[in-house]
Amino acid sequence: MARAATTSDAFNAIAEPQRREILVLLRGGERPVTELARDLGMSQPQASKHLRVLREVGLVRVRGAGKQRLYGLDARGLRPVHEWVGGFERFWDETFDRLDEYVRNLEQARQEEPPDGDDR
Amino acid sequence: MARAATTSDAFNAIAEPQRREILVLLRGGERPVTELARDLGMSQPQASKHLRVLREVGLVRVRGAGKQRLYGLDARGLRPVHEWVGGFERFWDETFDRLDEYVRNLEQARQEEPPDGDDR
DNA sequence: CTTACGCATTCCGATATAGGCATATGATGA
DNA sequence: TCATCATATGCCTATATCGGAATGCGTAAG
Repeated sequence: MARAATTSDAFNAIAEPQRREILVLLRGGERPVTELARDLGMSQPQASKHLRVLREVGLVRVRGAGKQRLYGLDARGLRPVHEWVGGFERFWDETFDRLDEYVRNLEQARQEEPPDGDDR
Repeated sequence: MARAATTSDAFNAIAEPQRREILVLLRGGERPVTELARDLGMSQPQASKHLRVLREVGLVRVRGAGKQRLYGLDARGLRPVHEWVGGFERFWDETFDRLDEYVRNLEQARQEEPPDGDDR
């Protein structure tokens, strides 16, 4: 097979640094493509392509305003991401204490019984 | 140029569904590679490769235990992700009200002054 | 030392980008 | 209708995976 499609969900959409920058800019309000491209130092076609990905996963919305197309943030798609990552919150600080403890117990168990009793 | 490297940061690491599954499994404690591969229905080499990526971005840690290598979660790298996404929290519900309001103001402004004063 | 087991790595092929460039499309205005 | 501005798309190249299959390597056991 091949590589997985990155265009399919919010996780992949925000994996791209430039797309993250676009989203951050859009927090300040709607913006036309050219302005986004200029502010982020990328070409207009690139901006359009990134915006297309963001639109396909539902993170931005477009609105025609005369000749321009104003892109606006739709952050609802970020909520599942936030929740998924949040599921690890209690491990951020705890992880290493638990690991150390685990290791310590294991070492101790090995010292007590002669080199034989292997777990599993 | 080419595609951005996915191996470089946590955002890219968790963009892969299988890697997310690995992380979820590891919340339950340390696990050897073969067990992860079996539980997730993937080949052992694939599991090793995903684990390598996760290790390179610092989301998992390895520990040799006899013939086995136990992988454990190190969720600290997820914290920046959580914080970045959290920066959009106040837009999750607000976005569309603001948009509607914005549009309404714009329409109104256009009706008041004759077709001329265009912003920007 | 040889075998067996667990895991990592390498080689390979297919594919999906990211980016640049040129161009098509759409809407606006003369 | 034609020219112009703002965007979107198509084409092309280089690259970076993801996945599979085979193999290398380290540790433990006979």
